Amino acid sequence: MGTSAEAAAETRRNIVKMAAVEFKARGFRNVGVADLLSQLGLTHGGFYRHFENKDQLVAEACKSVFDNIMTSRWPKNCDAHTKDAMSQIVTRYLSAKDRDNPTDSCGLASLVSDFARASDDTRIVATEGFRKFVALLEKAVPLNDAKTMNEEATNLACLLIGTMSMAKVFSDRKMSNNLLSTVKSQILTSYEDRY
Amino acid sequence: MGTSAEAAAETRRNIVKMAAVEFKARGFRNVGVADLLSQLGLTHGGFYRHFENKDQLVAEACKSVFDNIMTSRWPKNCDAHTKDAMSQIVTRYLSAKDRDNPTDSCGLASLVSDFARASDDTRIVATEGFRKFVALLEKAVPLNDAKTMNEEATNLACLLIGTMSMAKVFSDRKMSNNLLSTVKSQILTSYEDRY
DNA sequence: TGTACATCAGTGAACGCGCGTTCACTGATGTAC
DNA sequence: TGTACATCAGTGAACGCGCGTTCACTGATGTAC
Repeated sequence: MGTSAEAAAETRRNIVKMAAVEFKARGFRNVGVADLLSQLGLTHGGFYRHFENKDQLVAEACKSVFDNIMTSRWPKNCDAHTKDAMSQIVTRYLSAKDRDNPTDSCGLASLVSDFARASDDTRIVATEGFRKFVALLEKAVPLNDAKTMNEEATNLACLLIGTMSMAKVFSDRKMSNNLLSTVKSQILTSYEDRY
Repeated sequence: MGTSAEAAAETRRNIVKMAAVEFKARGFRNVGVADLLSQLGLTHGGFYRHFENKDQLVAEACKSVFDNIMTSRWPKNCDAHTKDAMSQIVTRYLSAKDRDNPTDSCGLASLVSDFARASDDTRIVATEGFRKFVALLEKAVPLNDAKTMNEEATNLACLLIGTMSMAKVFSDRKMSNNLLSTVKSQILTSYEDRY
């Protein structure tokens, strides 16, 4: 069944990509290696040509989720430190669409509790992901000294993650949507006169 | 091995109590029935005299976690809607001690991601737990019309849950403590002049 | 009060399934000559 | 340019383990007589 080097590399990328989505949707423990590979039309044995073990895939898949957080989430046509940027980010982050779509949904909000029990490697990846998220939010927060901006962004990051995590818990869709829009307007109101 | 009715009832209570702690510490999927029972000096077979299946225990253990949220978390010697109440609640909730102690730690913060994937019964329990937590916070928030107070408490609940969830992710203790105290002071500052 | 009996909490072996991992194998790729 | 060979991605059977659940059983409790 041999394959060229590029094809192999693409298989590897596909595994990571598929894993990222599935893990976000169902958690690390509920997604099996064989399960994942069969979704790509492959058998599970070949997995170990690409990864040492499942833990390594977990860490790598999460890394891939956070790697392009900056480019994929920062709003277009928008200056930093403006009300507009803040509004776009919060609206996007707390959208019902992203909540229901594991591909676009935030890795931290989908997997916080799993991260808390994951391997050291994965927890480091998650910590780095949080830092990146905070860095993103720092650009939306009102201009101020670096420490203040960092603290505000940190606070906002926790609020957004907590809200989206809870929104995924409610089985009642209406209640969940309500939570998202309540928090969203709370945030926007609190920043209203600060730009 | 027969046992009196009270002894049996106590066994049941012990299972629920132990389950609540273990679930919070390790998640639903990582705590086995046999594991749990053996920690109580029992064998796993008897479990099914008390519960239909593991899912039922999960739901019931979570319910027990949220049942006494009001009595166990509301600060003593404290009037409602005061800066003092707010400060005590936030300080308590975001304490490093509670973060590290699965017995006292918040069920929502420990298990959000698990709840999002749990059975309908368990998600309903979690939703109810969130409502109770919000109700608790409503008593700390500055006095205002009901809707505003509810929205503020909802916002605060998400922020607290998100912060504690993230604090459990960081393997670097110092960073985690830092997160807790940063958010805590952000909250207290934002409420400073509102009582 | 004492004895026979039903109840049922708890025991521990067994079953079945899912899953991570291993391994001997196949066959296409691409390199050495 | 053509041929022999090494490499290695992918296959699929197999292994071992954990875990939820079942079941025939034991024996203390407490009730009926």
